[in-house]
Amino acid sequence: MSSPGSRTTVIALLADRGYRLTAPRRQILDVLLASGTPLSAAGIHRRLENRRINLASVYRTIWVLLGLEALRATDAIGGEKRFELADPLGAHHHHLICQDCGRIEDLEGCPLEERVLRAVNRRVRRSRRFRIVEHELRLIGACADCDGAGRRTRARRRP
Amino acid sequence: MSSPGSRTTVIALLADRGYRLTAPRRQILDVLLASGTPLSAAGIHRRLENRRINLASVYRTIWVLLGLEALRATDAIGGEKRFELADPLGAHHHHLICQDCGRIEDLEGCPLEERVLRAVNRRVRRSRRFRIVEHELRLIGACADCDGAGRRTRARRRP
DNA sequence: CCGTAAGCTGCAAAGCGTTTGCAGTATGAG
DNA sequence: CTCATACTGCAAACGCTTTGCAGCTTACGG
Ligand SMILES: [Mn+2]
Ligand SMILES: [Mn+2]
Ligand SMILES: [Zn+2]
Ligand SMILES: [Zn+2]
Repeated sequence: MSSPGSRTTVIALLADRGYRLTAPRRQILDVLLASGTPLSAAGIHRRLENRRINLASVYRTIWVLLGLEALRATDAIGGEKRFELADPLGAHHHHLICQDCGRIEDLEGCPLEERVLRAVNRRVRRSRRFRIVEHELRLIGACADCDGAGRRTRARRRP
Repeated sequence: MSSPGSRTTVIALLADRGYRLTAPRRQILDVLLASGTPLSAAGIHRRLENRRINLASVYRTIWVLLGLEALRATDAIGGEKRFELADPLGAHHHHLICQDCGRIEDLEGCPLEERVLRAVNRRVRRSRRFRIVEHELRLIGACADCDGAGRRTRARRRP
């Protein structure tokens, strides 16, 4: 297997583009592979084995991986930026985001069927002149832990 | 007419909650009413008649209007935060976002029909335990001006 | 293996958008 | 009109992200 999100593929991609495989990059990649949810730069940094790796290097690696299209940026709640390894090929998925705790879960696959997408495309194309390339769907609500009692665990951040 | 996004309604709402109707607030509201697209704090500030109004006041007013639910935050491309007056009642709409110039256009109404939303809800509820409260759909692509030649007018910002 | 060029890293400082403390000003109720 | 107090401009503080730099590493050819 060698989807864009696989360890070997990303490593090959780095070499291919003249990037070097350094310890920080390997560790950051491993953190991303191990995480089941998108992580912020600080989140990645916090999970690194070697705590001597600088936060600046995390940012630089994020930037490199985005350039390789091996990483995908997803806006969490409140504009917080998080990152996750890209899906294989032209695949994509969307997220369930908890309003209260900020937790992000994957929604496997895309619920927008061909039919819907085509309809939107037609509608848009007719009125405005706009070519849709991709889309992003965020389902916002309450996760299992936060539902039930309205015990808002994390105060909603300022805008 | 008195939808949440109407001038009189917002003004009434302010008084109702003990807020004062000040010159900065009135002008900021007018800028938002006049704009056909979501604006950033800086964007609002730039358009203000009275240039002596401080950017801090713009932020404070944004915060107040969000509290009144008269304003809605929409994440533009690259995590840039922008704001627009809320839709009437429980209505909502989504956006077409140009990858190249960052321009944001409204897509009237929501293309996710009942059928789709119910299906998603059922699917989510069965596997995970997650209650969907709202959703956000962003259609990303190229606007009329930027399509055709790939003459990328505004460099893609860092993540 | 080892030497070397250049890519990379840690560190510290700079940037930038956003928030906050404060002292003076303007609003709206009485 | 008067007065209590919400609000404003200003400047400093903040938190996240980026950048300059000097030294360290990696990949590669010999
Ligand atoms: Mn995901
Ligand atoms: Mn809109
Ligand atoms: Zn999709
Ligand atoms: Zn919708």
